[in-house]
Amino acid sequence: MISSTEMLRHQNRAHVLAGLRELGPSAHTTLSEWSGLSSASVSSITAELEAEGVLAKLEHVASSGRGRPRVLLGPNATFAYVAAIRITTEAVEYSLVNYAGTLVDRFHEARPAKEKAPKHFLERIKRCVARLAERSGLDGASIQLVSITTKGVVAPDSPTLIWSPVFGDKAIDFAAELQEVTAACVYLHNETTFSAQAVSRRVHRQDAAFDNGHRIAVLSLGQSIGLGVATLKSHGRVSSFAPPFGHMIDQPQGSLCRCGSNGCVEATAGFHGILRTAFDGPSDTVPARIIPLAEMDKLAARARGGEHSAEYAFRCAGDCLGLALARLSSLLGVAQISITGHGVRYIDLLLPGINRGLEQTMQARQGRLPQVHIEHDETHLVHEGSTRWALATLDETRVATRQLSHLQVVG
Amino acid sequence: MISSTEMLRHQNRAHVLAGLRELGPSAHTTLSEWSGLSSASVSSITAELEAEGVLAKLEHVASSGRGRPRVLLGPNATFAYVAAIRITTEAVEYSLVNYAGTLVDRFHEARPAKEKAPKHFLERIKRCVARLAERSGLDGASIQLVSITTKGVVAPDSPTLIWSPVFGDKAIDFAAELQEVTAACVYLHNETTFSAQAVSRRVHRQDAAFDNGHRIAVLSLGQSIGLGVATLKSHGRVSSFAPPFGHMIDQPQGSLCRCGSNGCVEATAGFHGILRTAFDGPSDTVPARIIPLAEMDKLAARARGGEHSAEYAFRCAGDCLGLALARLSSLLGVAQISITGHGVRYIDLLLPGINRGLEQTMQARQGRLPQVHIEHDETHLVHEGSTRWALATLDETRVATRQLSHLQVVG
DNA sequence: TTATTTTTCCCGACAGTCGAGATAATTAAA
DNA sequence: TTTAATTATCTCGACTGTCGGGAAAAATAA
Repeated sequence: MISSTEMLRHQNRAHVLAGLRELGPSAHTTLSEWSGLSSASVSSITAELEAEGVLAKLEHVASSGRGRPRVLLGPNATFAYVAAIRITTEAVEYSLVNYAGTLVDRFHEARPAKEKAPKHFLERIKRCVARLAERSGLDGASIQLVSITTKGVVAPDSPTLIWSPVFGDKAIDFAAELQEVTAACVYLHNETTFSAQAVSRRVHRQDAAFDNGHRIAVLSLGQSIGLGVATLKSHGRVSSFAPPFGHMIDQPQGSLCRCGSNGCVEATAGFHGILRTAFDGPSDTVPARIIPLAEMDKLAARARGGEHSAEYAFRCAGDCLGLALARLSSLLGVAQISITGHGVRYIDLLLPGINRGLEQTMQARQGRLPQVHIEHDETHLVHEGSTRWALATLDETRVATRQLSHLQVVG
Repeated sequence: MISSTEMLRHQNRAHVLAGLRELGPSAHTTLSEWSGLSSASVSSITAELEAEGVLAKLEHVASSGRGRPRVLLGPNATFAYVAAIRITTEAVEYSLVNYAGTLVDRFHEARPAKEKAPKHFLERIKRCVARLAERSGLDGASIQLVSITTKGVVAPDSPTLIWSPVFGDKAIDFAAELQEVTAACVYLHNETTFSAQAVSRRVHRQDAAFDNGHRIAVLSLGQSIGLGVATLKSHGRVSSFAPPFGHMIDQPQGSLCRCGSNGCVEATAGFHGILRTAFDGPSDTVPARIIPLAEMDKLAARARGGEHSAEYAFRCAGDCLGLALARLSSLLGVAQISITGHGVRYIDLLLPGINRGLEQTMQARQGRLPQVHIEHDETHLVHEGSTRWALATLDETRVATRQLSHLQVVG
């Protein structure tokens, strides 16, 4: 990576855009203070971005005190759009967000119960992406970036799904497929990546003690077990990844998991795992793909009523999670663990085990026990994280570098 | 982080210095090609560095072919020095390396068998650091950086030892202590951090397939269990860290470990763990601090001879390591695992278990089984890694940024 | 209407990179 | 021995970007 003055400008453009995302619409002076750039530099950069149509002056704000009132600058909402697609086991959700970060359109489509081949699934997604643009009257080039979230294992640095609960080991290259219907850049991430980012950002804002280097893990409990780890960087930026935590080995010769291996965390602590333990099901059979929530609720009620087999199943799940989180925490040094997903409704049954596990770590002995929090709205976390990341990435990779096709450069 | 032209120059200076470290002494043109900088920029930068005394023209090399022969440029050996200190359970080793990377002096000092308080230990280290400078006739300011390696857990971004096999939870701040005898920057890392870097760099050179994003883990087997993970970045750079792998929980209510927790990996797979399993020692007693190698050798011989209890102990250790490595690999996606340390002499007894563990991962099912290699010379890896890192850090943080006290700038 | 305060813009100084051409050092051939 | 060819390095002018300081603009209080 060599450094030229051109790249210098790109970095400072990106920095100004990042400031605008972090602070919301702000004045010249605020941006200068936040970024550390001189007033003159901010002026030149914002003027340039305004000429390109990236930024727009907002209507004047009621002046607070004497002196010339500030002129707020913000992202030009119609400059570009990003699509956020969330694939869950039951449905696919499509959201369109404008450059200012406001939700413009949203709809979802249920997935057929028994769909084993990716072909029709992809066809439907392609149709829906086209529909997303049409419904808002946008032409093909307006959507600049598509951020897809899913469960399962995603290849690093390539929008390819390597393993998923529904399609198993059948790899799917979303970029190749979606290139047929859009010119946008396509990205694919495990959804917990973004839950972790969203939680991380919020914690950073509320608690100044959480800064550079702190790690937060978000655990998603449900049909499957997901986990994202976010690391805070300087200036409120955050990087994250989603290891296949649910398929880390818990017990060497344990029960068969949906992934084809034995003894995964998910095989004990996923919904199907809990059910199997409760009903003492055969350990060499692949469990049902989806367990209805109602059935889990019934089981939980019985556990709370003191029924042994049900209570035992949840206890096993909790212990398994606690141990797995302890191992994760040993390896990565996590300062906080947030738990989310449909499974949080059974958290009273799981938490004792989770705490037992965490307390066994060396970290705990040294007084650095990770805090455990509950997050009820996973959907919101994922959407927030995904769109914020999408806009930030658009800013950094295309807008700051002037690589965006439809920049209207003036003079 | 704002970008100014000043910082631009610093980055490019650092880049040129990195090229020189990567390529060895090289000519103007080679550097320009490697770095991507224009010939003019390289010229201006190298001229500057030469005037500052950082670089020096090497004696002419036998010309290969027609044309003007190349003038090789290399680090000026006497420009600065770094000290590499390796703390092991038995001794402390001191090395002095000049700016060109050549070993200038080396000696070591055994540690007294029973030393529980850090005070005298630190006093001895301070004396030896002073001695290291004296013996080579250097004044205090010549040693610019001290890189200390140890076993145990080190605080991130601060030269503080948080836990060590010898001093337990007594925290030691090396920077504060060493400031009394030297003005140099003091850094502290777990030694496996550098083993991992050294292996990673070598693999990168030999196999072009290993590039950006690939991860290598180095497992050190001995009295304790250490592990370092290195990630390859662009341009041959490498980042690494050393999680407390040996104290990750293996079995929830397992045997007591030296660290005070129960069921750590080390409590089963460290030398003391193997010995305890073989002799069926009590699980609630802290094992001996150091097991003589001769005793382990005897045990291994008996295991190879087919004796059940000995064979069982090594098998347990192997399985434990395999499982722990499988978990690590799930969470971090490791492409290669190198095993080193005194324990490699028992690798024939451990390897089957290690492989059994790794084969159970989802990665293995997908054909991405981490390769297992053996590295016999751990001392060399650590020294190589430590000094290379020290010089690179000196280049980046002090030389490139012109922060070095004794730069002799010429108009 | 005037003074005050705050924001924004403009200009010159300085620093860094790049491309192209000039210069230097050596070998091969005449 | 001389000359041409080849290759490496250095120098110069053009361009771009940042920074500081000061001037201009816009709103409010007196």
